[in-house]
Amino acid sequence: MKSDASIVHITADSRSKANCSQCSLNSLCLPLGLNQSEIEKLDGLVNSDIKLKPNETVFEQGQKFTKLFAIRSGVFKSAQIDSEGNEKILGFYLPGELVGLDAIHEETYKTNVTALDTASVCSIPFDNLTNLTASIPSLQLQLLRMLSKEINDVHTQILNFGIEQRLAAFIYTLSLRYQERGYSGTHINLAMPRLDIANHLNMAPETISRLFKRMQADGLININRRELIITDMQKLKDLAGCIPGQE
Amino acid sequence: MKSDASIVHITADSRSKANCSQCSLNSLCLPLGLNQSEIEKLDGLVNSDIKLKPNETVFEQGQKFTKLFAIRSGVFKSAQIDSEGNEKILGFYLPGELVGLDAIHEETYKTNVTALDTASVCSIPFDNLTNLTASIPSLQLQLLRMLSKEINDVHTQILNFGIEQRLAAFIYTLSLRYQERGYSGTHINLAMPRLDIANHLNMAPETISRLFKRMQADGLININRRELIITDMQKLKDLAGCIPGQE
DNA sequence: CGAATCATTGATCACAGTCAACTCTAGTGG
DNA sequence: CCACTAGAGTTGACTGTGATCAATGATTCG
Repeated sequence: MKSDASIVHITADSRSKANCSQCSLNSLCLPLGLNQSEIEKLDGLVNSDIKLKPNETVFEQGQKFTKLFAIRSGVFKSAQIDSEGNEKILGFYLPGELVGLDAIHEETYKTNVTALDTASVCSIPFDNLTNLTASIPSLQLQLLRMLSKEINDVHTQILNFGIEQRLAAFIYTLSLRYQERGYSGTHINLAMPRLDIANHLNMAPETISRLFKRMQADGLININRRELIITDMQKLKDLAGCIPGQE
Repeated sequence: MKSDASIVHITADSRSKANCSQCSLNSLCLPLGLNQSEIEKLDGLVNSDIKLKPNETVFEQGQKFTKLFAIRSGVFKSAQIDSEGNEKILGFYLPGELVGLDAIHEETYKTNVTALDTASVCSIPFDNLTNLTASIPSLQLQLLRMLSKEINDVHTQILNFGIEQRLAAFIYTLSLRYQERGYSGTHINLAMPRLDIANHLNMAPETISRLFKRMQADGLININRRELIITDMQKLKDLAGCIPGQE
């Protein structure tokens, strides 16, 4: 809505340690690795602070693609509706992550991206962004990296066979992502209902319940409704099995 | 499908073959949309015609990423080995497709890419490529599109629930990809054994057999070992359910 | 030809989905 | 403040689907 001074994730002088204060370090952040003047250029084309209420969409499947969106606060789900009207949840997005990358290919948003709670995003016009990347090599590289990471992430989802492994991997990667962003990696408030988790992992919500129960009995986690506490990260990781990028 | 060359085929004159001698037409092709002199620059950094025998790898999981590879001939599988040594096949690649995109993020190849039969690829040093994309906007865009498409493709894999749907979708998309490349979309010689298909689709090879049998009984296909003939494309598509990018 | 690999077919069984009932919590309004 | 409701989550009993085990059939290659 407005373009005030400090945008995407960066206030210039707090960059010192990590390059990207807002989404605190990590390789997911677009402005990572840029210098001050480059960041200002990037800021110039970002429209920050679009507020969303629970259940509002950032964009919808089939709309023409013009902008990427960076999540500032809140949690989002990304879902596709098939020919029979069934919703399939492809993933969840946390603050600092970029949505809309899968829309570049055909210039059409491929999913509905919906806020799970009150949230805010900033928009980045794609044309302007690609103009800018042409003159800032490290920005181009970072954008490519983020697309590449998205491929990796989806691959990771595919890797897990058993239901327990799938759920464990889901929780574990969620924990990692929160940690990377400076939140607690052990005390997590699940933003999404069981039904959404079940949908995303291709399981019945009842199964989720039973698995949570078992994992709690095994001392891995402590869960009460949406409040999740990871009590044994190592065991959880082992159970999750194949997580990429580690070791 | 091809009748609307609108989206990707930017300023399409008669360039399909002309532009991309290596991998013949289609929107997956890197040099698409370039002019003659730009193509020459791109050619300058491509090391073409690396031959591979069946079972040889293009690169292996864990190796340092330096190059992308474009498939010239043959079929490849991309697989990840987990901590217990199990192989999981993430996808198959046909001529004209680009492999290694998921390695950009951490500058490490994340999978083993293996030739299923005798095959050939060309290598594209990534650093040189990104240097070039900075001065050729349409090349940059095309690269981003290809990454974005890969995200879409992987999403598509996740979408299908039932086993029959999964297998149908697998065959159907395979058919589409062959078609796009000028091969027959109905007469397909499967390059991979049942075991690989089963692995990739998370099913038992016996189940694949039974499903093929059923689909044949239903008049969708005709299959004998590796020889697959699609006899009712529409029904197959319907069965496959949610395929993106169509309609 | 036999050996080896790949594919098919049949019989059995376990795991996870479905159905149904119940509990808990938050929100509403008298 | 309590009663009531609606929605989410949990629990239990049952069932069906697809994996597993085991044997047979087809194809290629030395």
